[in-house]
Amino acid sequence: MDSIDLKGQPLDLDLTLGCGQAFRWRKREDGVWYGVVRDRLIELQVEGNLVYWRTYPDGGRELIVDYLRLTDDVNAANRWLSERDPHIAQLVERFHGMRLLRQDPTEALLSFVCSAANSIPRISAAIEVLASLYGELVCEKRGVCYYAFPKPERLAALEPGVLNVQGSLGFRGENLRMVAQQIVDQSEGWLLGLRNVPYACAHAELVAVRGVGPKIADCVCLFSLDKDEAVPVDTHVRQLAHRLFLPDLKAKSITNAVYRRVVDAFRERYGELAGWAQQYLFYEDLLRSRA
DNA sequence: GCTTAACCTGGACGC
DNA sequence: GCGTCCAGGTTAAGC
Repeated sequence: MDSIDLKGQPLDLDLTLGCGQAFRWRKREDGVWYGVVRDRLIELQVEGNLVYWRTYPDGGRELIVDYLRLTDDVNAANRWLSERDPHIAQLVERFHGMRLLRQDPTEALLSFVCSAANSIPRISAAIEVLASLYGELVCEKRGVCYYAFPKPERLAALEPGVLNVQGSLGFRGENLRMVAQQIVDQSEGWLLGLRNVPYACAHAELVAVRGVGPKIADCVCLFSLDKDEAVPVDTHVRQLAHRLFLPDLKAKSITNAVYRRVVDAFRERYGELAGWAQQYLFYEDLLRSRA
């Protein structure tokens, strides 16, 4: 395997790839993480201050640097957050090396459409089914075929209702086809172009897509568009915000008003890095709920 | 402007 | 075994 020097920046693959921001990563018994990113199968392992990598087809070094955001100064972000909140400082220590990813925005959008009222294992399973049915073959290794995430053109061209039964997507299947069609209808490079506009503009464009609400839009902003201030508010985040910041937040459902209150609370405390804070707190809550 | 039911499915849980 | 609840939401109708 080739290696990349992390130059003193932390990276923990278990935390980064297993914290629920991406759905296509698995860990082998030998400790190597593998998953399909865009048009390559990637294998990763961290030892000391080096990240060892291999891609199929080869030549994916730049893809890995970009996907893992290896040029970011994570130490500076963690210091800034830790100075603002002692609880976050504890989580930065506890989850040392958890990073945000820079995923492909089209894949992120379509993946999170599958996440509505769903559980992480079922989302992952559904996406693998979709990739094997409609994605292009990336490589074959030890008799196992690996497929890219399906292109929106392919999903949009399917008959209505087909996706509902595949991967047990249920009502999310028709949403997926509908969102894929709207991506196709936009000008080429539209989603990727949202990296170059302010967060508020990107979020507004995303929620204008039918089938995309504020939560999915924030997931896409945070996990694929470099909008580190985005705060996806799901049931976990609502509960932890109630526990930590908003004791009077009694609502059990996430209405628009509740969503805004939670986002404002995060933004007020953690500013431009509210999304990083959200990810630390979300993961803590995820472990708590699994315990 | 806010709340609520409906939308699929399967695992967890209580009885 | 069966019923109920809930899971990384969104939409449209009703108030």
